[in-house]
Amino acid sequence: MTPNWDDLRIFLALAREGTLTTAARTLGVSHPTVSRRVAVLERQIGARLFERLPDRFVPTSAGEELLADTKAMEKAAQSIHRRSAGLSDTVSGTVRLSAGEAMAAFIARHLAELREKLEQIEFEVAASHTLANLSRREADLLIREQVPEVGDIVARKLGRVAYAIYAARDFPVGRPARVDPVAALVDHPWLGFDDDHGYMPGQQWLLERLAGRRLAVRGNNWLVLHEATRAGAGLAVLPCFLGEPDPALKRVGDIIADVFADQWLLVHRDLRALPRVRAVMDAVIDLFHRERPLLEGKA
Amino acid sequence: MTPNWDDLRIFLALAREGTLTTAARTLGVSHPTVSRRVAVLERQIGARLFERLPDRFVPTSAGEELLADTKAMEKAAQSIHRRSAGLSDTVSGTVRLSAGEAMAAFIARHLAELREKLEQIEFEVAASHTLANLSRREADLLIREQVPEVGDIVARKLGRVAYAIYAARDFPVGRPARVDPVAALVDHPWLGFDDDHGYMPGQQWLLERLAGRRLAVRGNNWLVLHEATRAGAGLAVLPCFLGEPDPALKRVGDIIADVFADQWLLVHRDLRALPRVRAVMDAVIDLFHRERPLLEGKA
DNA sequence: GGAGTCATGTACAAAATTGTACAGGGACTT
DNA sequence: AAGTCCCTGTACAATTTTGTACATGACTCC
Repeated sequence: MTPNWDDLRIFLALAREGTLTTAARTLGVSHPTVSRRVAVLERQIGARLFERLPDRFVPTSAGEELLADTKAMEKAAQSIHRRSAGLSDTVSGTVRLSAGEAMAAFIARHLAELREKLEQIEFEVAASHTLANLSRREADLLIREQVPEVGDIVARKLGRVAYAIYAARDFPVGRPARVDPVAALVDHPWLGFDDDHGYMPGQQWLLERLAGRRLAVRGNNWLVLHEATRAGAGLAVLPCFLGEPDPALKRVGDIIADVFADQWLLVHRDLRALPRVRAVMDAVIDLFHRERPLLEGKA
Repeated sequence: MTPNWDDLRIFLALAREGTLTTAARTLGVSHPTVSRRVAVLERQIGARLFERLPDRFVPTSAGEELLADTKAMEKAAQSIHRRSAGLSDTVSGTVRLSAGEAMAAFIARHLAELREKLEQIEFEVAASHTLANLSRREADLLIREQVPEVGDIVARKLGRVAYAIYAARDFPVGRPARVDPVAALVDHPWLGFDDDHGYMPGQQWLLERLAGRRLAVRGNNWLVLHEATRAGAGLAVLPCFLGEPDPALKRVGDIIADVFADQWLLVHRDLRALPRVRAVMDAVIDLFHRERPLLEGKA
């Protein structure tokens, strides 16, 4: 059975350092791990690679014999490392990303780290809801909550956004019931979307529970609602990635199980192969993966 | 952070095979594993190495660029593989191993596999109890139950041997009590050691519980007791590695918690560095490790 | 001779990786 | 157009690996 190549890397480090403890430090693992990995390699190779003295490891003649080839592997690995540093230089150009305004804000918040990772790419982030800008090449990537039935658009699911009720931190609000969190709070002022945006997540859910009561404030996008909530204008259903990290807000009750929005990354089939577009796709996918607890309201 | 060298081995296999499924088969792992390992590598390298088509993986130009170096690593790894096959050729000569007669039988039972693994070594296995043959170079390795306080002898613990009561398979015997397994069986004939070997494991334990009753058969070594038990002469306390694998015997009750014997591998300090001695030591240590369930009566 | 330091070895808990099972998509055949 | 096969992706259970904590031994210093 082929030895694990990485055990050879451990072997080389131990040969160089002479002790489990220093080799472990160099490798960034624990000393028992180095010991086990070398033992496994010796078993697989069927030869003793080190003389175990009480205070150090010394390569045996067998170990010495394998060192030359292991160093050759290291040389090749170092070449791969150098080449991969240069690979990012081929990923350059401008990438236009369009998302709803709340999601665009979320992306914008992470632009610094995206730019640090993809230094040769120039980002354009636009807040928009339409598909028009994809087919007319106004945007390279879209983040949307629905997947259009358009043949030449490829969709990749990014994750799910959870929603909850939020209020300003000093807004006086009692403890909502778990079963119907709005019922105990209907007398408070509520913020929501206007009639043209009744399709927005949480809007119908909220209206059903308000049972005919009018919204205190109506807006046409999340950021308006967000700012109004921060200003103490009332309660609002907001996406968790907006509400949770905002120290000026507090969450009122649990995540709303019935309100969520799947996020999809849309790209034109022809653009997908472009290195810079793919790099941004990967970075966004990674971002959603890492921020999943926040997006789902479980941070 | 340095990529795991073994991920590069996975990368190479996928580049060659073209699909996760066939690469997985070649590597002897599952297809999700190949997928994950390549994804980790791509994240670490910061570049896409494969174009993911619906039915296959195709290396990107970046992937192609790294293939040459990865193949160089493979070449070096193959050289290590060839050299390690030849390493066993340097381990040759005669190794004399001395153990108690039961343990010598145990070792002898595994000589075939030891010889297969260490083809250039000639084994001499002797049944003996004394230390004299170590200092007078009559034996290279000893397996003993005590560690002598002799400065130039190095001891390595091999493991623990458990003991239980055994009878011939058709020997009529009831169900022994758990607390005192001998109590319900004292009327049966019992086999044990003679007075000169009162120190043998289990002997004093047995005599205490027989409360003055005489042993039906007394012998001076385990093999005698073993054979007598097989012949239906009576019940005996035997080491599990003798009793368990013998289809002619049955165990009567559980392992005896109070009766056990630690086995130590003894070697003269000067001999320990000899490749052939060390190779046999390692093989014996490995044997005890693999046979531990049997030795402890838990097979 | 005792204390302190540094090393390895080992047991067990924690973390990470892998395998299994299944879903979904695409290509091919009928 | 429907069915089949093969592939990848994903969730979760199972397995393996790693890290932590501690014991023990060797060496050095006082």
